[in-house]
Amino acid sequence: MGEEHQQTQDLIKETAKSLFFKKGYLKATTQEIADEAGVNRALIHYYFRSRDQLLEMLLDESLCEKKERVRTILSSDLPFREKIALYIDVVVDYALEFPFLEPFIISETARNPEKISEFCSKDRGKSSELIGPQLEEEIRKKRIAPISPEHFMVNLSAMCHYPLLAKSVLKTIHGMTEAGFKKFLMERKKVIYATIFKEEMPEVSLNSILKTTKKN
Amino acid sequence: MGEEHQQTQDLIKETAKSLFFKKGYLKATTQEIADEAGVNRALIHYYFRSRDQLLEMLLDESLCEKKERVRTILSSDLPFREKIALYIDVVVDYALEFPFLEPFIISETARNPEKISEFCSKDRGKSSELIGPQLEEEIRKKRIAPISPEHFMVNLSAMCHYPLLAKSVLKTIHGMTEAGFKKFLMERKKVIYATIFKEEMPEVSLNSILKTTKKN
Amino acid sequence: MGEEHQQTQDLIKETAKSLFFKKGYLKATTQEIADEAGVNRALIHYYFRSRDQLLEMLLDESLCEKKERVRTILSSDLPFREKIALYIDVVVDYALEFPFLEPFIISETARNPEKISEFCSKDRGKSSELIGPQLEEEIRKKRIAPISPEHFMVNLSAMCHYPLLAKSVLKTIHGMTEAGFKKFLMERKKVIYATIFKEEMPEVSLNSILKTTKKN
Amino acid sequence: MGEEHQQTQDLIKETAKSLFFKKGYLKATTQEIADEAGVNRALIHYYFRSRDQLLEMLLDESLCEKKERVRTILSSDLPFREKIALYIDVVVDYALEFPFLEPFIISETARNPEKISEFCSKDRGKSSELIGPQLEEEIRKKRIAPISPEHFMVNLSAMCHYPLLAKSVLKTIHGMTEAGFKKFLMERKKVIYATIFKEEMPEVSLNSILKTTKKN
DNA sequence: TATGAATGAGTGTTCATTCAT
DNA sequence: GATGAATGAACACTCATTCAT
Repeated sequence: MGEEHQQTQDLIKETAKSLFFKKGYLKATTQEIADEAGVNRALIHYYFRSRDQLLEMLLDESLCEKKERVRTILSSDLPFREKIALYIDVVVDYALEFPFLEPFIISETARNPEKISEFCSKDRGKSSELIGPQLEEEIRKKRIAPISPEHFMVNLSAMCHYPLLAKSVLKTIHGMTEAGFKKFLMERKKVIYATIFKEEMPEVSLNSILKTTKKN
Repeated sequence: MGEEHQQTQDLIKETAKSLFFKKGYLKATTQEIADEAGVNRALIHYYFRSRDQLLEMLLDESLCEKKERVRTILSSDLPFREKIALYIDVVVDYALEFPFLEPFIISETARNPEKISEFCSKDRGKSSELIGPQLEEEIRKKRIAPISPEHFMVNLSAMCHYPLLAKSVLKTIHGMTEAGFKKFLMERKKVIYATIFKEEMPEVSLNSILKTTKKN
Repeated sequence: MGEEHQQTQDLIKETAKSLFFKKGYLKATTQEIADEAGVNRALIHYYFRSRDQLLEMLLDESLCEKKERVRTILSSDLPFREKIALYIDVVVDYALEFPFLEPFIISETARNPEKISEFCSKDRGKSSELIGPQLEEEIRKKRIAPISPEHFMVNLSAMCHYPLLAKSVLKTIHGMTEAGFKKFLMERKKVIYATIFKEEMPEVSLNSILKTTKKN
Repeated sequence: MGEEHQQTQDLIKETAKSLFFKKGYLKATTQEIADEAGVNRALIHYYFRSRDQLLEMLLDESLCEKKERVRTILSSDLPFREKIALYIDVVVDYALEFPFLEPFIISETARNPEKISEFCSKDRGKSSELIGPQLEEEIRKKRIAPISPEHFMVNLSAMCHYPLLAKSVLKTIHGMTEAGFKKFLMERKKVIYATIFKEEMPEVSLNSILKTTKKN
């Protein structure tokens, strides 16, 4: 019985998520969401009470999922470079799927700094703290140039997110096709790694986290 | 008489520019712009026909100015590393002044890829082409790890722009004060340079472009 | 089976009646009625077809009941002054129970004078006609100042209903507590009688109607 | 220049006032007000920001005006009976003009007792206090039966207001025409006076307040 | 008998825009 | 050159109502 309920509700959620975070149509109207989902506009209010609450729920879910993925990697027992390689892999892939999630939070918090708690409250550990000890170790061993964990993470984050945000501009400037851009993005994973470590990126997969034992 | 005309028009432009690109209030209403400028709402339409055309004009001018600055540097006779140092300096400073210009273009072009020509049409040379030869030379001399000009410029751009966009989030996550964030940003200029070149950033100033002779 | 049917239907009716005429929440939503009654919103339409029809039915029943009570008194064999004393007693008590019934009809019929027939159709005798002969007799005997039956009944009705309608305003203006207002209302029964007859109100009860024989 | 402004604003105000307090259409929509006034719906918000603020302003103005009229009479130097005669005259006339003002406040305050301060705050003197001393004097002189000032004023108020509220019902019950009802109302002024004082109402006019000297 | 899902019409409100002056 | 008045189109949201089960 509640089956249809869940089905339609999920349909609306996925549609809105797609409009908001995939297509970047952050101003999407309830009407547009409804049309895209093929349902009546009032149904959105029936399930989510208001456009704002729908948006908030979507943000909440998406952010939690992303943070969970990142945390799993950074707090694992993997050696530093594998960790970073995995981080790049996961973050770029996530940004590829939802290229407008990050910029949305950014522009939202820029304008309403008081809302930032909503987005960051569920954070249980700063990524800079999670990689701090290992980064120091690397620096001490002279395997990487001295850099603070904060700057390190910002560099990483910037190089992962930015090109996806600027997709259209980059495609136009460099005359890329859609396929060309995809290729460019895939190259980037290695480029980012190389820019940071001055060496080739190792092959890693998420599975390695599970079978890993402390090697570092 | 035409004097007042120009004066009021400029006032509106500067006010809107500030609201849009400095304060990030992209949804600013014609009423709000008018109030902030202390003029009548209808005047905005009198001078710029529509809110959209005002916005477009502002974008055009801001982008042209920024691109001109960058082009001046990249097409100068400076040695490669000084060029890049200057580029970082200018771009970070510009982003500091108008932190919402770049993200605005990004979200706008993402939604209306057809509008991109408007923003890029006046571009006479891609930055990647401008630094291409010198970058190749650096790579050949093994002074930098192999990288395509496109990836090089995207890295540079990303590391310059991203932290400013994410200002609020970064401040919150790392518990920074406004002063602390300012310091962090100033550090970044050197960090970016160091991340790319693995050496300290030289002292350069825009003036050096004018008095420079080929040293490289 | 039909039992539950009747039970639920009555539950909805009583709930709505309370919301509408006791609590004065005339704008009560179908949802609110349903919530208050602890049933599904659609049930209201199942039993009463529409919100309007439910409201109409409630009005009809409430008015009929009230009119029946009044008619019983006025068409009884009681002497005039006892009749009026009983009338005051019953009407004030009824207004105490459903303080919003009367004002609702007033504002409703003001807007839709055509609907008035619905509310009055079942009236078999005007109250002014019922007391007419006895009033004339009183006047003839100079026991009351000359007045038409219509004005007499309007005066009576007004003095009975008005203070209950204006409850909040009166409480505020005269700084009464809830208890003080109750006391004020009880006093009113006697005040009204005294204002009309210039003598103290006799002790009467509804029972007296049944056991009464023509004393007048 | 501001002429048109004031004209249209007044037009809207008068139209709304008429719909609300004359025709008793308390639920009147912004659309309906606009249609009735022959203006655009948005203009109502242009002038009054919101429907609520328009309504509040109307209430404020109407109540102040009415209270001022009443206060002028009750605090004058007129002898008691002339005062009351004038009061009846003015209140009935006002109720004739805006028959739904009083019931509106009543139903509004009944539902939201916290709002009562809005309606009653501007009251500088209770009417019961204003007539208190004179009423006592009358009672002492045995010219009127003992009654508290509160009950006296409530009786007065009730008999003045009620018949207008119940207009439609009364017209129907007694089969009156519009003209007949008007006549009935005019009679009421004298009836109310006679009910209270057991004597004929004197001829008084508002002007008498001005030329009056203390006669009492 | 009873209900969750879904809808259409309507609400107040905002805003960019135009018009008359 | 500049403005107050006025408008139309859109928006989020609510509600009584219907439908399929």
